[in-house]
Amino acid sequence: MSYIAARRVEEKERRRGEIVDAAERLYAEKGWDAVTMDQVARSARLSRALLYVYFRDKEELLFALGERAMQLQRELFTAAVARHVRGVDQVEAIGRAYMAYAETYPHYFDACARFHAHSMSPEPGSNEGACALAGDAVLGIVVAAIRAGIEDRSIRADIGDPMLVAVTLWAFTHGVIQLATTKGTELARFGISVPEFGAYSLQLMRSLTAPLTAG
Amino acid sequence: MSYIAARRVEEKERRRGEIVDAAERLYAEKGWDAVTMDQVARSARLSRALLYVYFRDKEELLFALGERAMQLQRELFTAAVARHVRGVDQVEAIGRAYMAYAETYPHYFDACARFHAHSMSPEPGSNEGACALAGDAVLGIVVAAIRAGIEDRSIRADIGDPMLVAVTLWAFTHGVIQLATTKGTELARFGISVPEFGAYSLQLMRSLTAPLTAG
DNA sequence: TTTAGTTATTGACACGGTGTCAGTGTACGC
DNA sequence: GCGTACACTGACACCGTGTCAATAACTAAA
Repeated sequence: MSYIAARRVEEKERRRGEIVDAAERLYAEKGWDAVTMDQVARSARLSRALLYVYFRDKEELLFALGERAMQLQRELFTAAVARHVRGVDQVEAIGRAYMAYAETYPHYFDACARFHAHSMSPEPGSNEGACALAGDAVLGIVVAAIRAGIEDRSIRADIGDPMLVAVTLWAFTHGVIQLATTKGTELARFGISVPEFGAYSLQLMRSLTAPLTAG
Repeated sequence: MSYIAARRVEEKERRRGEIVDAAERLYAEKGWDAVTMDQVARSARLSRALLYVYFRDKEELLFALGERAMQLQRELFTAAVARHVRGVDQVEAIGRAYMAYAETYPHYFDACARFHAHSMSPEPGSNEGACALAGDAVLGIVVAAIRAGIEDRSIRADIGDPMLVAVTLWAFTHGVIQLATTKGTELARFGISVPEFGAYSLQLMRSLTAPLTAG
């Protein structure tokens, strides 16, 4: 009675995961806009209509993917932070991790970008909410690193409110990656390679946070 | 014979402009995705099919709007630069102008963002090409301002290749504006107001380019 | 002025995608 | 065995895009 219901829930969750898996495969393959619900259904070997039992609409499915993306991001950033002691280094490590993430999982980055470029309409129960929450957690890591940096004097104390700094650096890095991924070949026309661009922006970010004594 | 053909060309151009006008009105009103070709046709008082004589598809129409957006951007940036003599001030003025632009013409900013977040497939004759060209011109203004700043010593000389700097600052400002426009209310939850965010990022940008002597 | 040819314009269509719903199976609880 | 609740599906309605053959409007030559 009880465990049978539990199994049902479990199976439902597994099925849900399979759907997201299928969607992710297709996403990585051809980009979100080109993915149709029919393809997802086929790939997950169920009928299209059933998708709408698990996800209200295509956007909701995207948000489910977004949550995954943010989850991984959080893990990677946490790991990146753990590898360093000084705040500046942690911040830089996060930037580096973000770039590596975007290169390794372009579709995840795309999902994040889509989420960030979307004004919210917060229905608490939805995937969108979970997505936002995960996003907050990631931002929290950045804030913590900045706080640590100010504390250990590797980041100048007068840089401002850590949250404000975090958001700004976030926008910065995100903008850089977005430009690099979509306009990589165009940049090459100007004699700028993508790695060079990334390295430069990291360097700039570092010089931004450095106290007057350090280079 | 000749002038009659000229009139035709002229009328065709005017009609084209009317279509873009209509599209722009709707764009500003409800966002690009919600705009249908049918609505544009109605608003321009012609049949939907005729739109496809003037524009290959909806995207092509978007690029036509993008060209307009970039055109205006170029004018505003040029004017902003003209109001200052020192390079740093010119760069900051551009940043400020970009923010004002995004606030005054959100749909133009959106069009630019869509363009920049789109990998190119350059068919020379198309609107996409014109759009890219206009974009290059705008970037050129930034590069010139940075060059001027290095020359007049208001920007530190070792900042790097002006083009690289320009692209990076561009990505930065773009990222900031995008975040501010789409996540403005979310930011408020963290106690960050949009103007504050903008002012801070401008300040940061300035400190980035400043030579060691200045604050 | 008629006619032939070119250009502008349209209605109607095919296609593809989304979201919905009544209805069919299927396994569990009795 | 039986009914209820659940997983699941086929078929539908709707909407938006892009195309095309057909028509209207206009121009140039007779």
